Amino acid sequence: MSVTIKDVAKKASVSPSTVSRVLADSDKISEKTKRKVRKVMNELGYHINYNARVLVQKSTKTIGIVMKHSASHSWHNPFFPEVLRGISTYCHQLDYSISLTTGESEESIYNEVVKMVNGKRIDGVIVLYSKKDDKVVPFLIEQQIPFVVIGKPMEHKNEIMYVDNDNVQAGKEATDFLINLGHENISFIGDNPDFQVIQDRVNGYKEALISHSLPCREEDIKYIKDNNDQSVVTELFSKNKIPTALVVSSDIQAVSILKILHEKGYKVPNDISLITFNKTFITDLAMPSLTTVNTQTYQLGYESSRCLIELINDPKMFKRSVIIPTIIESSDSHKKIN
Amino acid sequence: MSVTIKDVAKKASVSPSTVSRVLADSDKISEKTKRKVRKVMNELGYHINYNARVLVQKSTKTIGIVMKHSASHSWHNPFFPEVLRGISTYCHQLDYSISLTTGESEESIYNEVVKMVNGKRIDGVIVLYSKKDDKVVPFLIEQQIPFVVIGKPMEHKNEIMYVDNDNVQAGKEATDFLINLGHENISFIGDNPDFQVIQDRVNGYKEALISHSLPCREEDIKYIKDNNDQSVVTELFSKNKIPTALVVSSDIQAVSILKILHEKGYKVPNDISLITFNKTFITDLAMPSLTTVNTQTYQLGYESSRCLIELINDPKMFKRSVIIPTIIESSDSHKKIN
DNA sequence: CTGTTAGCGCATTCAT
DNA sequence: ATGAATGCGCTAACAG
Repeated sequence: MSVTIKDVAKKASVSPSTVSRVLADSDKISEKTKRKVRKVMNELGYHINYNARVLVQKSTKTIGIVMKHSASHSWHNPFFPEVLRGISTYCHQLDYSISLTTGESEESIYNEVVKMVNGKRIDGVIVLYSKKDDKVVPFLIEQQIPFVVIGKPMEHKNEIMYVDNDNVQAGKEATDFLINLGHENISFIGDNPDFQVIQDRVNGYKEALISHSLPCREEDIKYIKDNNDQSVVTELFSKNKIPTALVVSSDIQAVSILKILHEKGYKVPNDISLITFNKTFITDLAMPSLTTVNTQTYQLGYESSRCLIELINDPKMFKRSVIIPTIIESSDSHKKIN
Repeated sequence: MSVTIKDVAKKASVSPSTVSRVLADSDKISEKTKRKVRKVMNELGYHINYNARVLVQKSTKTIGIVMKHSASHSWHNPFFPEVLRGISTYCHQLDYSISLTTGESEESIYNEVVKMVNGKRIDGVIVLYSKKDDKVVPFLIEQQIPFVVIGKPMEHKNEIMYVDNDNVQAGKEATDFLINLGHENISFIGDNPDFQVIQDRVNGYKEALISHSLPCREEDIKYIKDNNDQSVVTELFSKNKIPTALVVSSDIQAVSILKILHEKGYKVPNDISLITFNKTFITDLAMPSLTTVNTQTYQLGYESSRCLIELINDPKMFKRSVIIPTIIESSDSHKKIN
């Protein structure tokens, strides 16, 4: 079969434990024997068997990533590859592997997470969403396995380490941005309000309106669960007082709204100004290019893996949370009025 | 520490091997003891330690997925989540886990693959691209580890199992589609020609032109490596004979071209017809919606994992390859002329 | 049907 | 600075 430390030991005329120590680069081994052993390793084509190491060290050097279920329409959001890029960059610096959990439904994802954790396949978990009625996070708490949530947890905030933007602030700034351009009739369109991020942005939107003494009406806030659903836009624009600006909770959604507005004969930014969240490749490809709140997705991923690995190495550490700043990036979808 | 089969065995008054057999649901164990043992497992909260099992069975029930390096601009292509969805659906049916390899550069990806394979962390690999001068595939061949490539391999075609569309045929059909609409001056725009998929589609494009006795000129074929680069479009449209139709190698690219055309004052489909490849959420969000060759990405992923797991279970199996059919989906970006 | 024994490949005492 | 012995948690070969 494979070459093991025993084979190396025999050929190098040392004991297996010496070879093991060379692997760990122990300072109790003389440079001379290290060289000798390493030479034999190369000759024999030796490679460590991580599974055996895991069994004795009880650390897998692997983290699990829990995504939304793939039936969710935001599965296609470019957020995902970008956050993954951030996570993997950091993980590979520290020699951690990534195990991906996906599934068609919340239930199947939950089962996979349980299997990962109970089967001891991972040292920790990054949860890529924060959603109400979610069973994964409570399970992770109960199992006392290190984990980090990207997004603000709906519950147990104080026992959970999370990495997030300040989405209330981001929602407020986005709305302020429009208000400062002279807009007074601003609507909000978001996707699934079950996610904390959407609620936060709505709250920021409301704060901005209120702090500028503008009316804040529930009927100006709409949620779209299906991108092909035009009814929301139709509703907003059939009132006698149509909005002059929209805050839209994601760039993909903005593109579909752009299309609906176009079909209805509204011009962006001339008739309607638009500001959106997340900066992805779509932001620039949209016509017109979208003014957006950059949430720095890559950083979100990078920091979350940093936090997680720290937590793995010191499970009793203080559960601090990290807020990644957002940046408004001005482009062509907004306009001053009056 | 954790509950082991020994603990269960002791409490159930059986031997550890009996517990192990219950885990495997061996038919050599009486239903009665199975029930007894399972009851104790529940009471103790026992969960199998996969690492220990891996060590003796030499099967990790994990497959590795090799992506393009994240610096590649196609990293953001929605192809990725979709193919992953297909892969994971099948994998989870058979209880396989997914280990993801990413990296900023080809070199770092290669190193990760080497670590995965040599460290015996995976049973097989799916390579999500096919590129020239790639080191990963030759390494996998040398290591004799089961693997499947999505896309047509550039070399060693006969020793490699791959899942792909017939991209030559797809390129031909796309071009035929435009020719049948009356177009005679058709250009091709593709991204990185280092990938086999682009070359195939170009060849299909050429075949279609030739079979209709239309001129086939190299200067009508352009490659864009940077989406913000307008020069290619400028070149194509500054000739005295501007094209009436374009074959574009991906939907993202089509959207950026749509934007450039719009800025230059060309209307799609009135002035220029467009056909593109891959059907993603972007296809419908584009203005106008894109006529596209659906390459059925989900199926590509699903079949590749099916092939891989078959190969893992029977490494000497015949290395057949699978071709996933493509489907032209007509939308609003094309028009009859004359 | 079930128990006993012997590893899988490595890290880690405890010696020397 | 190095070796010998032991065990991580599980499966499998051999008994019975």
